[in-house]
Amino acid sequence: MSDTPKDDVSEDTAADRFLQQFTGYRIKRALLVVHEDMTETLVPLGLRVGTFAPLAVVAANPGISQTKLSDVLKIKRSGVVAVVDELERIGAIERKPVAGDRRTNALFMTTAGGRLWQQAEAAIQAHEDRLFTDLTDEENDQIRDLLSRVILRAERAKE
Amino acid sequence: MSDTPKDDVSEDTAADRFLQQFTGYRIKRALLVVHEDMTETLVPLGLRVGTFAPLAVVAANPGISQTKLSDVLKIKRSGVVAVVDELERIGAIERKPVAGDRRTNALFMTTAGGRLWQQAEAAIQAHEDRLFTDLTDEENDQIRDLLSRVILRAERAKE
DNA sequence: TTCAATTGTTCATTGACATAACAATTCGGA
DNA sequence: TCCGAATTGTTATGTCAATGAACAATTGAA
Repeated sequence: MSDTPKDDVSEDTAADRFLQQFTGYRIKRALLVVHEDMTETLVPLGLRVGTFAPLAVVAANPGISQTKLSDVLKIKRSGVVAVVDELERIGAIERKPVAGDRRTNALFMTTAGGRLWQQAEAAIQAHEDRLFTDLTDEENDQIRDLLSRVILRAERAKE
Repeated sequence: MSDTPKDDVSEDTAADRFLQQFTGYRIKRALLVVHEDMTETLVPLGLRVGTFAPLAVVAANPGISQTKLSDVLKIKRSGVVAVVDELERIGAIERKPVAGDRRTNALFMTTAGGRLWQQAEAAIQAHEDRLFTDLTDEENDQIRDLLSRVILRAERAKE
């Protein structure tokens, strides 16, 4: 554990330190700052935090169905509809019919969507480099590893 | 070019791994599982994820004002009102007038609130022990340290 | 063939915030 | 001392991300 810096209002940090005995609270606060910076990063591209991940998944999985996307993103199918609507409306992806199953939509990126994704990926990469710049490469690997293990553990325990 | 949706399990984990190249995404997913388990943990106590932290802060800072609470929790004063209303309604804390400043409320825990907080703290401690059981003590220190440094960095950069 | 399951969809709702306006009160400088 | 600025809590309203329930169309299986 590192030394706690106290260059701000000391009362503030005392109350804060107490709360931060809970790892979950730190995760929340970390997500807060990530979310905020990510929003600023994506606005110029016409994307939101909530559309970045779906775009990434479609980019990496051309032809994926909405139900599958729902599984991967761990959001409900009804939520996928809204997000796919939005990405289709801005011309980044499109729904295509699937031969042999008229219920299913296959999702593909448009060429404009491809360009958008390239920019978005680079922008988010830069955003992460910026946010995690205080961590060494090893520490970046560590935090990712530790988070993954927590997630895996919890998701396994759910079944 | 195939219009066939991917439907075997290995594609699932591949899509997943791709997304998780972003640390921010892992933080989000980690918070998701923490939030879920925390909710289940708090329901029997009549608390929510959103009321636990305020209760903790009032417990550790008797007489704190709502504006100060807003600073500590990094939520707006208007949000504090709702949460203090709720905690007051369930009889956990109370607003008291401050001698010398009739604008300000001083927040105190009731005796019932004290008992509730004891239970809640123990329950959340157990919840965290459970969630992070796959990590060694050292790794638990590490993840907390790394998260804090990310938060500190970002919050400093904002001013 | 018929009934159960799957897919995408709509609609209403929730949670956890934020913004903006406001009244009451306090503070600070001329 | 007085008056305008700042602070505190509050209400009302909106946003963002996600959920649950119901539904029609379609497909699969017994």
